[in-house]
Amino acid sequence: MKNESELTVNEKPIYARLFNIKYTFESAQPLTFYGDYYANESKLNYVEGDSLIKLRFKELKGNNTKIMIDNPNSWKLGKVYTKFRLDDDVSMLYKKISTDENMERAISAYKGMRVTLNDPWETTVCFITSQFNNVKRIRLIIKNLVNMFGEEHIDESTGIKFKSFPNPEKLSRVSKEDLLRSGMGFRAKYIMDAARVCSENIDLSKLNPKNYDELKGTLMDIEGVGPKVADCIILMGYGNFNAFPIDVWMKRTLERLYFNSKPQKIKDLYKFSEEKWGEYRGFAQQYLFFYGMKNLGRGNKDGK
DNA sequence: ACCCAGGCGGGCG
DNA sequence: CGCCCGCATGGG
Repeated sequence: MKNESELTVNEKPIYARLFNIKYTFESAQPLTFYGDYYANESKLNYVEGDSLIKLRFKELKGNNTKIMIDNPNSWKLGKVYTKFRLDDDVSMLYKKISTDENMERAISAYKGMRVTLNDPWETTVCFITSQFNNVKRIRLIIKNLVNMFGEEHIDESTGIKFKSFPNPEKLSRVSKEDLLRSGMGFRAKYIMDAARVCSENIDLSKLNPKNYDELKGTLMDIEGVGPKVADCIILMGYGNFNAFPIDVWMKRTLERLYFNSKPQKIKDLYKFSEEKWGEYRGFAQQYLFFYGMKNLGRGNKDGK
């Protein structure tokens, strides 16, 4: 334990306005698929690149949160800002998407929830894994993937051992048989194609995050990446709020809240979201998704 | 036992 | 195009 005079600038806490780690984590975004969140202790450990980031949170008044990095350096400090998009003007975003009382309800219920910004390759693998799957099993498979194929590291300041996410080169060398042992199932061939394409043809880190159409086209060249998975990658791997992923939850939620539970075509829902929330629809999506998941249940009426 | 899960590719009309 | 089907796997 260091005394006060030994504290460096990097060990100063971050005071984040309109930030809530619980909602951010529980809304099932990529960092949650392999990070470890301890809700009762308000702690989160996750791997960023080849580094372990250990965070502690303290909720303050007014939906603000104090974030402390247990094993800090200036690089990690910057990465925490980037991961949780702490520079976003959330008040402005709320104003832009508060177009009706449904959204106002979702915002007030989950105030401080952020759309995290994650590594594009990890996001791609996570959302290929997500198709025709459930969150619990997605997390298990991703965890297996990291444990089986990730590179081992040791965090210098704590001595904790951890593994980083296997890169495309690594996964392209894994046999299908080994990949299946992670529980990947029929998606294994998609992961293999993604790994091959991303290690040989496309450098995901070089794509332009701003160009939605171009991004979507490039991502959909990967086998197993369709419109929905591409939108998830664009939203949570590139931070582009023009993406509005529509999965079974979103479809149900939109139909119930805005169309009197009448089935709608995906195409029409896309258009609806664009007209209603414009260039901030990705941010709106996260609130609707979480709101629907928590409050509307699976049934087709007013489920629980 | 049966149903479903943050969809996608392929095949058909 | 638009529709329909199968798909690995495990938990409720």
